[in-house]
Amino acid sequence: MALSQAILAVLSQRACSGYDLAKQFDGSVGFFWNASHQQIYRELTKLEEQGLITVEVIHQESRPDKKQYSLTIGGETALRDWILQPSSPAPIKDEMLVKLFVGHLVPIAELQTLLQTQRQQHEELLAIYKTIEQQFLAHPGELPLQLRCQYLTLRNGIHFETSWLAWCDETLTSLTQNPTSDR
Amino acid sequence: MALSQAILAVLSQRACSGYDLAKQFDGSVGFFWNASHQQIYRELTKLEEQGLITVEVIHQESRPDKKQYSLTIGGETALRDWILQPSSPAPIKDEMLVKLFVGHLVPIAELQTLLQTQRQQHEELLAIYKTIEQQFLAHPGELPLQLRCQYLTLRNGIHFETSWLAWCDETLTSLTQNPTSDR
DNA sequence: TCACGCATGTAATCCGTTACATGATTCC
DNA sequence: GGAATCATGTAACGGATTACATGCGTGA
Repeated sequence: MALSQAILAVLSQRACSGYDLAKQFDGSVGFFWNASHQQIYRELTKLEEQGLITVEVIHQESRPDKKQYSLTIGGETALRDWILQPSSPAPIKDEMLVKLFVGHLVPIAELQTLLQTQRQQHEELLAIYKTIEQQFLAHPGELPLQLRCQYLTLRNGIHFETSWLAWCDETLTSLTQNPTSDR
Repeated sequence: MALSQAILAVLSQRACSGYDLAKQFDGSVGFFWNASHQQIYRELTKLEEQGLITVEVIHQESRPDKKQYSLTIGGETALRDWILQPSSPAPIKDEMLVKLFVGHLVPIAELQTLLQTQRQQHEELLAIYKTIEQQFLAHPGELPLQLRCQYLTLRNGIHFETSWLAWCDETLTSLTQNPTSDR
């Protein structure tokens, strides 16, 4: 699976401890591939065994020591090779859609409340993405390729959340029309 | 997890065998919650143990016998209760975005090829959704609530794929501009 | 003193994937 | 004769989630 590659991807940008990685996977990369700290620590052990990363224990005053991981040449090659493999569209797994699919089983008002709550959460995500976007846009001149790649993944989130909001509105409108036509 | 609820959702619409369910989860419900036949059979056993569904063995001439599952009262109640629980936005797990995030590690032409392949696959999905949409639109008069709920989940897919295509185009354009500015 | 941030892990359970396994009928 | 469809499962493995577990330093 791609968790290992996602870790290699982060490490290709800078050497990190497990703790640092866990933070990255809760924001930035986490916006499109999330992972808990337990998963990350386990995966780091495996990747080291495979020789794709190396550890260096860093002693810190007034802080616990940390293990800093970095890519080996083999790790970087493995990452590049993986990027070049074709990938299929990510399957969607969305609880809200399962609920709406059989939404007629609950009162429409309840359905509308659920959708409104979802809408608000997606709105908050969009706001976060747009704040981060401002930091990219503040960059003087054209973005260098590495940053531009990151920016484009963020744009995907913005597109996604924007279209989700549009769908929510369309759906709420549809559920408002003739709300009791067949109950 | 929601696999059990997704199964209850399908069974709430009509009694099904494991085989029938597997087909539903490969299309229709499968567009937003997929599952393999192995998962389904395992889950059916559990749901029956919990008393949320019942089996009836149906003998068929010139076909293997089949086990037809249907919701019990308890199952329907459990489903309704689950629908009413609030749910958080589904996490995104998209390999392509991980790849693009570190896309600067491979030649831009390769990145563009990857994106074009993805674009095409999303286009095909959109075409499928639009074909199904036509069947809903052919329905005379207003759609009854149950069908409308299904239609609205399909609309979500249409919104999603459309915005994905727009993002792909934006991204391909961005990668075409100054393609060698910093390599 | 209490909560939070830094830092690392184990254990149990559950979910998901891949491979293996069988057997009848129908259509080409 | 061979492939596809109907129909059901087991087994092994790997990925993900939840809970448990520890311990220091800083700042309110």
